[in-house]
Amino acid sequence: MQRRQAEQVAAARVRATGERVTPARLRVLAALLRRGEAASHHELERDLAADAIDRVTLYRVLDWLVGQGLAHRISSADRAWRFTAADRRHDAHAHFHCNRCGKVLCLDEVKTPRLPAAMPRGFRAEGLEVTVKGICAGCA
Amino acid sequence: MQRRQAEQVAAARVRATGERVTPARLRVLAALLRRGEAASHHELERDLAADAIDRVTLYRVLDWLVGQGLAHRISSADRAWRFTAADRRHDAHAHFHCNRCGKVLCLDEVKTPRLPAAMPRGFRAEGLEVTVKGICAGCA
DNA sequence: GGTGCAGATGCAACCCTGTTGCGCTTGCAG
DNA sequence: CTGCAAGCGCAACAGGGTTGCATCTGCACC
Ligand SMILES: [Mn+2]
Ligand SMILES: [Mn+2]
Ligand SMILES: [Zn+2]
Ligand SMILES: [Zn+2]
Repeated sequence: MQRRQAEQVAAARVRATGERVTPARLRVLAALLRRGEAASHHELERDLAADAIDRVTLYRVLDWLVGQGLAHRISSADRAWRFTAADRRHDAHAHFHCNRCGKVLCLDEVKTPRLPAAMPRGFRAEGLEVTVKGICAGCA
Repeated sequence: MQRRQAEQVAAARVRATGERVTPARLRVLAALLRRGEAASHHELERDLAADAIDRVTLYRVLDWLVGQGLAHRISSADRAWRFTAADRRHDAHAHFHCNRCGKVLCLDEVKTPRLPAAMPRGFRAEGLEVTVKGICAGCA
């Protein structure tokens, strides 16, 4: 998404929550919208380098965005979370995780199966994640 | 698995690798065999509390067991790895992760689908993980 | 356009999971 | 038995994320 459009969309979505509209929230959501792929905390810090936002504030803003349903948190094997703007439902498709560089992306064309009908006694299924692991184009 | 049997099986498997047979390797593998479910580093430390093993050694032994194919490493959303004795292939079935307590267990009856045939240009799929998230019996 | 205050921010210090470096110990081949 | 490569324990470190607390600010209310 273009810079200008990202800023406008971010402003509209943050306003729509009815919660406080702050520069950090606007800037972080716009940064997520500008990137297509899932971004780690570290990558976002770099994107926001000009007039940087505090490390902790960035964590808190990301939590808030996830809590508001404006962002998704994807956990990957390298123990670092990735975030995407909530343009899509991420429970309906699989995600790819590069074994080499840790990059994460949505495999929109790979659908996830439905929740398993039979669970062990007392267990309740709430969600399903399908992760394809391998080597990305950049690392091949 | 019973304590006595776990020790015997562990001894046989460690010997069979042709590598050095050390007390730490025997004790850790036996601990994994005694537990049915996936165990975190922390849980294993507690299991081995009597005459404890060094924290770093435990990490190194777990790495070694995984490298030898005697244990599987399962990564979960709480950023702590879990380990199981390699009695089963863990790429063929789904895993359950409790959203509340972090417990992980094998859903042997839930089979994973085959690797997706079509991947984005330049991407190579090597493995597939299916994770069901929800609330476990203990947390319900 | 003020004003008050809940809630957001920045900073420092912290926690958890896992690693690295290095000197000492030990399994085991010969 | 002996030598030594491999394994072990300890201390220090690293990355990713959290907590406590003082200060600042969006915005509801006037
Ligand atoms: Mn997705
Ligand atoms: Mn399994
Ligand atoms: Zn890659
Ligand atoms: Zn639970």
